[in-house]
Amino acid sequence: MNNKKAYDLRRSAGFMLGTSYRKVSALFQIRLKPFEITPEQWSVLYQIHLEDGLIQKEIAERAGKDRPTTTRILDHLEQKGLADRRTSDRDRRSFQVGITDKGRELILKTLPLEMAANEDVRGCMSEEEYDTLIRLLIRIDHHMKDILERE
Amino acid sequence: MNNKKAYDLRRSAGFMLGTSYRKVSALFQIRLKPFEITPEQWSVLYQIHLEDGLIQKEIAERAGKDRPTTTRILDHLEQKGLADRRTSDRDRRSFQVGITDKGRELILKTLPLEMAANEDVRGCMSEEEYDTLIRLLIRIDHHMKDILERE
DNA sequence: GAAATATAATTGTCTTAGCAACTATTTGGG
DNA sequence: CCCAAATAGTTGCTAAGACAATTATATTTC
Repeated sequence: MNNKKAYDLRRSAGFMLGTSYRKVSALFQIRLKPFEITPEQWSVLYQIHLEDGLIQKEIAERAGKDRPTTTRILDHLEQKGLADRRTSDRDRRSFQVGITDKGRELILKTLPLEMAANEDVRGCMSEEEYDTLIRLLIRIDHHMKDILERE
Repeated sequence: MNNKKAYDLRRSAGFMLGTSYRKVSALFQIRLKPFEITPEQWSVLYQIHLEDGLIQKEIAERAGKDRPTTTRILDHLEQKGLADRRTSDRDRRSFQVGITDKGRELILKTLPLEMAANEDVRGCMSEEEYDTLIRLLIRIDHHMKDILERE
């Protein structure tokens, strides 16, 4: 006889964020395959595309990654000739990162794929629900950032 | 002059699922540290706790992981004496996985931590918003599963 | 202005994840 | 019944992520 209180992990935000994230990311990854770039590399490159000359710390913050991860993703982007680092005169500890022509071209060709993957997500809900989802995810992001700083 | 159409990745479900997932997971991980188990190991162990004798394929499905990842997480759980594999007579290709007393004890002690992390998430929204969030995440999970099968 | 402290980036180690290739079984069609 | 195809699991490779320790440079403070 099973009289456990069945707490279902599908009611857990942390768990469901993970499972749904992995599936959305997997879809984007499949479609990015011809361009030989991963979703995470793409998101970092896109931040560089949005603003030139950011230092790695700022890129890490905007891409939601820690600094070691950002370092290594930038290594990959640089090896592929999509981004470049130049030493900053202002502060010789840091690098200013820029996108190359090849990087810019890749972003132009693949931005529609990123948008299409999100359209696929949107395909199972109303516009209003999608807006609510995004709003809640942004709120979680900020709230968790606060909690993590205090933990 | 900057006249790019600035498509903000913070409007992208895929991107925001990733950044918020990593933060929630990081919080749970910090709190699990005394128990020497990771959030991903925890979620697999919890599925085993919920139902004894599942085969790895079923655990993978329920935990939202692929089979190689499940294999390796089970390796860790077995090494720590939290789970065990026994060969199934029905089908000699597969193992039936069970939780040990030590594993059960760990789940009992740490389930409150999992719930607390979700309470922290819930802390930045109303009950109704949390319900909506979970409902949407479950829907995304199913919808993406369908799309991935057809891709 | 020198010493202590803080900050930017990197490196090493381990876990998780995706993908492809492989082994050992089981199932199904001829 | 037997061979082809499907299935369960594992292994190897690479990327991403968490964390701690290290290096180089800046900033603060005394």
